[in-house]
Amino acid sequence: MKIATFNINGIKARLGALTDWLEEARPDVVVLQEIKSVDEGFPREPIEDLGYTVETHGQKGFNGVAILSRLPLEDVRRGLPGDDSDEQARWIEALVVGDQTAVRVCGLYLPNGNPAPGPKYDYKLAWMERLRDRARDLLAEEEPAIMAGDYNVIPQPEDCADPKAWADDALFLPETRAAFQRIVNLGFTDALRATTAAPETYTFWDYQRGAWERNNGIRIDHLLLTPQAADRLNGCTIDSAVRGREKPSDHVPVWIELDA
DNA sequence: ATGTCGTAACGTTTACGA
Repeated sequence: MKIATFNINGIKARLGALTDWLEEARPDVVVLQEIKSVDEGFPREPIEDLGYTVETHGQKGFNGVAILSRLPLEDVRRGLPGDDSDEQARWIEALVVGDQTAVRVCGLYLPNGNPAPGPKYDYKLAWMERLRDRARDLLAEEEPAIMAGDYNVIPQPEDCADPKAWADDALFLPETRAAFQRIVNLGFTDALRATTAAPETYTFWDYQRGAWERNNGIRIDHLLLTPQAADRLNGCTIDSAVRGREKPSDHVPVWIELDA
């Protein structure tokens, strides 16, 4: 089972880039972030025509997540539990029924948090606390599950080309990294780090200052696996070349292959 | 060089979020 995460930075501007990539990569499941669309405005048909079921959790203008799947979906849930007053669309999950086993796939768009300190950073840290609660519940199920998406967290200095430039940024502050590590430490496997020692494995390059051409990137799109999913992990790939195409997102797809 | 995008809106341009 091939499962991908892709922050597309606006579905209306990225539909062609997305369908091109779906046709060539043929992932079984994709979690999307920053669809920047309400559910009714999401262009379902061109994606359904490629064989995908489309489940969205959108809002006007910003944020928004989705799951695309060629395999049957059950138990689709929208919104991260823990705060009924939170109206930002940043979480969607579903049970994907594979040939060998079912896998719970969670797609997330963790708050950016800048500027820090401030209310946006407070919201980021509070959201990460709620994520930890959901993560703990997933582990308790003792089933294959993954939490994939744009975490807006640079876990370690080696996850960015220029650590000094990110020192005061909400994506790299010690408190951010500690909160991410606390989640991983519950018992999750970072799929990329578990399968490759390659340096300079970035997933995002800013549109500004020729970041892509200079490989001035950061690794912020992650797939975290429960032990039961990690036991089935066959590899993890960053489709970096997508960043060099026409009208690219500033993120690229990251995907794993599971025996499932 | 506060440098690029995508989206929304009292839209031919500005504000916001990233």
